[in-house]
Amino acid sequence: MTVLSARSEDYLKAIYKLQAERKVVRVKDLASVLGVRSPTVVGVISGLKDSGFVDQEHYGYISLTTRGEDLAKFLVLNEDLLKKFFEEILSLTPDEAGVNACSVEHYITPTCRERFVSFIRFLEVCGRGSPKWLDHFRHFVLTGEPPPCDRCGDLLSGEEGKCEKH
Amino acid sequence: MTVLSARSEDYLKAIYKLQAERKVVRVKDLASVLGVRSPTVVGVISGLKDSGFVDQEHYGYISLTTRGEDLAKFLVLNEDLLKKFFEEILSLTPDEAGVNACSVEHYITPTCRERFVSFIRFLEVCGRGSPKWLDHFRHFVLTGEPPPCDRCGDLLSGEEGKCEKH
DNA sequence: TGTCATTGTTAGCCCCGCCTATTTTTGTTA
DNA sequence: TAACAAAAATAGGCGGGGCTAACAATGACA
Repeated sequence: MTVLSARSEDYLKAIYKLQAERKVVRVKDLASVLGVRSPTVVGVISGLKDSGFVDQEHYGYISLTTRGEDLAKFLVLNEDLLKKFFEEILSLTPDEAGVNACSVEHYITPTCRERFVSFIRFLEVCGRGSPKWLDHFRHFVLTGEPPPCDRCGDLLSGEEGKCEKH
Repeated sequence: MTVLSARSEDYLKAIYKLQAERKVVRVKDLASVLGVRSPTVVGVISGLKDSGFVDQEHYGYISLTTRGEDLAKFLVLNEDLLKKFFEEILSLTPDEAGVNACSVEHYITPTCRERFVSFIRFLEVCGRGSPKWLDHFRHFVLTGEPPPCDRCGDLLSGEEGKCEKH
């Protein structure tokens, strides 16, 4: 079981995404989205071909093998998941959430990943969209102040959701 | 403003931590905690000396410059923060939380970091320790089931904290 | 069908972070 | 104080992932 570098995983993800939106993937496209020059792409792709993640004929288009696609799917799934967390929980902009997700994705352990999954699912299953605490948290992020009491509007200082009086 | 590689940051953090617990830091110590050989340490340290983060006399002990200490402090703070999140929110073991924090720390953007800070502070300020939703989430992680209703113990399926009846 | 722009490849270089083998320095101790 | 063990430094090599410059293949079009 070949273990890829973070950078190689980026290439795999990029191929996967390009393939989804553009049908064919060229060296030039990859270079452009990854912010590198063509020869760099050729070098990395050559390694990915050797380890069986990528197919390409000489001077031809780039595509993922079954193996490559399975891995890419998994990686992109994780990335999307993290992006969702950064965007919906931490209220980052879509762009910044994406940047963070893309780089962080490589480095979390499987259990950690599972916990992020659980966190998101918890919100969906048990919070019905946007639970109160999450609204409170967003308020806190924006203003730096504790959220107002549900009943009277005073700032919270007692238990969760409650002010001094309630 | 020199930008350090993730790996160099690891070296800086390691020096900082060793210095805190052991007073003097030797090449050998760093090699041991970072899992590399001495010449590797010598090489990286040499770079950190050039960029003014580290002091060391020939064949002598390693120490941080003021600049190096400031940066290391910042990095370790971020790492601890993330560790706290992984441990207390996602319920990872201390070890696994540490591993994830150490690697993820390098890659999040400043705003993202601030949001993690906010998240932790939110819990402290507004949740008074362990808010209900966090207990519910922990339950969800362990069992995969929605948490029980506060009032009757039925599984939740309505609003947050409420079952069908309540 | 021949020409030429576009694109992919090769060659050859660099830096980083790792290694082993070897040498130098240090400090302890007989 | 001379010898020796331990630790640090140097020399030199390797792979990954960048780069530029030069070259080869492709395909579109006159």
